[in-house]
Amino acid sequence: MIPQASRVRPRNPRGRMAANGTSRKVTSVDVARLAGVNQSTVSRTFSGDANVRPATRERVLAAAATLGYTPNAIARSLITRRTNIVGMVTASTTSPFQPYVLEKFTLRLRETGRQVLIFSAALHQEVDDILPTALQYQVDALIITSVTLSSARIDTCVRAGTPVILFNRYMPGERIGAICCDNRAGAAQVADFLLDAGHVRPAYMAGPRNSSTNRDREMGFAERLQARGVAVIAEDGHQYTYEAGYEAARRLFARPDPPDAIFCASDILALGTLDCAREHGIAVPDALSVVGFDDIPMARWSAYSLTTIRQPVGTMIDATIGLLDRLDATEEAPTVTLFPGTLVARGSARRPPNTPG
Amino acid sequence: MIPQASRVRPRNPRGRMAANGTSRKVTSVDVARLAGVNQSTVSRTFSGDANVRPATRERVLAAAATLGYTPNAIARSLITRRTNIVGMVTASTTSPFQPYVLEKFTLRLRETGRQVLIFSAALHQEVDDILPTALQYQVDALIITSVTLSSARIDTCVRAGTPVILFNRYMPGERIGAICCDNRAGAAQVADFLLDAGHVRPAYMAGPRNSSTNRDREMGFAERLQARGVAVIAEDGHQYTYEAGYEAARRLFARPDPPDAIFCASDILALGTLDCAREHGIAVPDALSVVGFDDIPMARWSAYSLTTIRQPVGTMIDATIGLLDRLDATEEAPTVTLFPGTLVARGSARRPPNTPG
DNA sequence: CTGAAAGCGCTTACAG
DNA sequence: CTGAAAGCGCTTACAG
Repeated sequence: MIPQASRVRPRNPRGRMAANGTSRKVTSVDVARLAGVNQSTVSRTFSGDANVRPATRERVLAAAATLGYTPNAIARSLITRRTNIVGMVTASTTSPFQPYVLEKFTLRLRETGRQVLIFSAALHQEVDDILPTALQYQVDALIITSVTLSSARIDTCVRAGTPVILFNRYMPGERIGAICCDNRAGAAQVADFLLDAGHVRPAYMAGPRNSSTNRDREMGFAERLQARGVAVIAEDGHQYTYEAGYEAARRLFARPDPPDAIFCASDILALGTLDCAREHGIAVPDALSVVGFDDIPMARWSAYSLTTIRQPVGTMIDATIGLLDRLDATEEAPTVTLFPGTLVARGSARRPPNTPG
Repeated sequence: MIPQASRVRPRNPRGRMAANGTSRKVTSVDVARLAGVNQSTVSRTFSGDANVRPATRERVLAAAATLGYTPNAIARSLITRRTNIVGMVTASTTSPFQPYVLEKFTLRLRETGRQVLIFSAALHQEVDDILPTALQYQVDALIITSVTLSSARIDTCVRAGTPVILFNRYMPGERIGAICCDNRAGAAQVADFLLDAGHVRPAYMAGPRNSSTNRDREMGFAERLQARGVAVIAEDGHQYTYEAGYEAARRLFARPDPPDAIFCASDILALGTLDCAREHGIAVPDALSVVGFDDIPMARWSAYSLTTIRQPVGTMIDATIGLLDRLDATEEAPTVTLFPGTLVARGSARRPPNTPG
């Protein structure tokens, strides 16, 4: 049912040396013997238990150093029922935003003593295999970023007792914790920025239709435009990739009524759009303004100088870790927290009069 | 000595329901009881042991489904002495090549039933903490990519019985397996390409001085130039970042004798170089040819259209997995395998006469 | 084909 | 402060 590797290494012989010449792993029993204490004292020493006399502690540590002992985190996990491993489920990283977030996460998580088991979802079908595997490995929690899971699937986790936190995503109506940028408010900000700068034919270049990120950005943008009496030109990018942005821009430029501003659902789409504009000889920002969302590192590259909404990634990650910390403590209801993005005005979009910078 | 989280969740009560309302994890004993078999039969069913009568197997599977049972991979690992977890140590991903490789790795590794525990090295000092942690988690092997470890540190792993494989890196003289692109041959290819196209003042923009990647690329380039009687202009980029490339290019352009071609130690440096050239109004490739190394996704973006050496990443990853597979089987000496790169001629460099494409 | 039992390397009440 | 012992959830000889 659940697939697994069937190769199993033959049990090690009892002796100090295995047949193949590699030494058997040193255990706390070995250390105890050398230090002349009980195995439980070795355990206490390494688990930071205060109930060890300093002198004993030194003796144990010395013996451990001599033997090259490392505690077995797997064995510890079995009994503490806590692996200190967090599973991160990420989409295939077509967009550079993913690896950027992933790296910051692993760093911060390690600072808090947690390890990261990574599950990248190759294509959509693969997500099905991921959850069972993550559960098998007894991750303390699952952070799901940029992947949309069915509620049924999330239910499986919850029933298995594995907390799930959505990052950069949320599921309205579900009782599942989420940390997200306020995509709607950010998009509204872009609408105001563009309109204030005098644009009259703004377009929205969509990302994947089924992503909440795209949905909220589109909604925030369109609503604000509508409130100010301006219609939106919509064009599908379909995916968050450079190529998709390039192609969607080409279609927009081919219209009889091309836009004078394009708000792209994500930075990577905007980069493709800017390159397409460059190839078509469309002057940016004089003839066309382009705005993205995320503020990936490339946004500031001089070939692009992309005006965009910066997601407060560091803050969002800290909030996620805060959620993780509170997981064992309380039994509080899962919360959805939205963090505001900041508009970073660079060179790819005309600025409203009186804009600083 | 080795730092660890000291919070420990209180042991679960024995009953079906824990005090906090979450159900105790279902174990093979629960399944056995419901199916009316011995616990070992449940184990055999899930470990793919053929020694289970089909009818029994069905009964076990049905009971497991009813209970929502998932085997505990941690418990299994303890006894099989094999976690099916591979540790990946990567550098801080300033260069987009890292995440690109990492993603391909996790996908392929999962296809072979392995999970990836990721360790990104924040800054250089952090590497020291990584290895002990990886060893504690009993990873089956450690893949080290784009990080240089001291031999002493690698020795620690080997003594602990954890195989280490270097990826995109190798340590001459050490008995440690490595999979690497033939950086030297690739760089020589670039030298020929540039000289054949008529360049007379080629420069080499270096990456980090201590990386084997940089060393080999520089050597391969310089040696071939020298063999053909051409001197090389050297400039340090120091790191594999866009900004470093931009700054190094600025210094090259400011020389009284600026180069007519720049071979950058990596693509990301080349992108910074191209943007700097653009800002300085230097026509590419007419006044300046720029060549990179890696072939990251951005290399084909139309703003750059970077000529570069493509590393056969897929092949290299497959080879790494082959190494992993052979780890338990034989006790063969670690091998260093070099894979040839391919020159991909795009628009950023003038082509020699008679070049196809 | 199946069961009973030992054991993987730890943690943690429970005594003292 | 320390030891003896039980037990985490599995796998795997060993019998039958």
